[in-house]
Amino acid sequence: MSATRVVTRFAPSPTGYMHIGNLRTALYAYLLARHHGGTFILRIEDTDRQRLVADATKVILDTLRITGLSYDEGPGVGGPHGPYVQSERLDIYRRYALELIEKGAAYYCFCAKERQEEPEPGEALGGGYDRHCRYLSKEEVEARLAAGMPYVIRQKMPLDGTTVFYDEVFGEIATENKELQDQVLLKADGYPTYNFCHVVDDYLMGVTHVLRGTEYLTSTPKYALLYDSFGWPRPHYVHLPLMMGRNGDGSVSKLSKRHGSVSFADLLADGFLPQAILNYIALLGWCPKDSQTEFYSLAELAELFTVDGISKSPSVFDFDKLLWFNGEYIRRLPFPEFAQAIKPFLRTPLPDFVDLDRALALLHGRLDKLSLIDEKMAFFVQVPPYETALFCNKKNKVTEEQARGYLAAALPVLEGLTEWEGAALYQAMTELAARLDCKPAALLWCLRIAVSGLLVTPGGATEIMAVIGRDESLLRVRAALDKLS
RNA sequence: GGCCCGUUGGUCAAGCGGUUAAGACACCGCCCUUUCACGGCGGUAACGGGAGUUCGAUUCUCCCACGGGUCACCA
Repeated sequence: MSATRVVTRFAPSPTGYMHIGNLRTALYAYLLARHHGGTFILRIEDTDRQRLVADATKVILDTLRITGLSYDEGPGVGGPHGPYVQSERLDIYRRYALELIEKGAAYYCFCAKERQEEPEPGEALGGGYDRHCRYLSKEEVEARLAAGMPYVIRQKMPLDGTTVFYDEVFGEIATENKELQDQVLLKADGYPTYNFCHVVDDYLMGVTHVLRGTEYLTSTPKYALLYDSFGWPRPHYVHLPLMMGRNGDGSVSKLSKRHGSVSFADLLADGFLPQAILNYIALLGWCPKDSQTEFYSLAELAELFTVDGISKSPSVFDFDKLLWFNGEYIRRLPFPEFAQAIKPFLRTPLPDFVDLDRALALLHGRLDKLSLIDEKMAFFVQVPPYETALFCNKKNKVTEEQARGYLAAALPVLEGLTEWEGAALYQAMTELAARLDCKPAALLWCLRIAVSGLLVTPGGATEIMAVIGRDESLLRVRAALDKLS
């Protein structure tokens, strides 16, 4: 497919849950690598010791396993460029940071952290760090190091000129170097910043294509400069349009925790299928050549995936559409798999008279989310309280009076049935309708209300009766007759 | 606020100088039907504004407006 080797990586921070935007980045990186027969790497970026969350790495691994985004190198599977966890590579970063100082592309900074504080919300930025230590003499630096003063290492940005880089999605982007701050590469605690270690790792691990959200677009010149300083070839940059969420006030912003259930785990718990989620987010920011919308496998997606199908503009996450995809995928599931998948969501114990498989078969085609199963199943367990007015049906011109008549006529027929099964029930009832000289639909309508207590049900009267069985059905019809008297 | 990026129906989006401006979700209608759903058919709905370039701009350029992102010893 491509003459050049393609190596991509997914490099999340174990700082909480796997967000859906993050998952999409992983998906695209995976697809690009697979499309070209390349390598997909997983790297854990745990250099922020404050934000570290205990089980977050497990969440990441679980997510990749569940979604089938298998990686060729990374924690657990190893590879030629390990370790793949940044906290285990500290000596490497220090070595390269020192190399940069030697090359005159970085410098020690002994200034207090307060010298460059985050600007107050709403306040215009003053200008950041004033580069005080950039101009320290070699002797001053030596003296302070010898005195054991704490320090950070900063990148020395060009003071004038322009840095240009090429992005595969956005094209050429030029930045005035005077806009770039002397960012910290190595923190006082000895850990590197993302700004530094991701560059070192990407180079060392042979990453050829860097995929990430556009929130990194404005800082990419700094990374490109880092590559240049080392004399390394820059990777291909592929910046992905952001996934947006709607805020309470109707505005949109970067999808994050405040928009509700947008973590992969939350979606699973809410009854979404992994493949449906993947299918939906694949299309948020990317479109295949022929605008195909449904994909049957990751392999099929990988075959179609190309960078030129990635869009530039941010997209709003639409739960309704995800829901539709989910329904599609649920319906597509072979019944045994559906029955298996629905299990964890069946929380209400079912009475003996309910034939579970038959009930599930009825529900299979009518669920958008697995978590809806209990709610849809409830009337099988127990008839909800209902008004006799439910029996009235305009289209079939049924009155309560007629309903009583129909049910009274149906009861003995049902009681006399030897075979309690859908087709037999249906046949018996249509025959009865002919005898009563009424439309089958009218009779079946009344029967359906009687055995369900609901206006809208999954399946018709005879199907429901087949599910709940003879005794319960007769019980419900008699109860309905009482109600109507 | 500076800088960067974006702007096709409510949403996701195709389009890459000449089209009746695709398709999907949602919505509406009809059909199918043992209610609903599924399925089938059909419908409503879009190129932010203004200048250029051109025989011709949704497509190219510029300006404006709007939206978003970013300015950390977070990633």
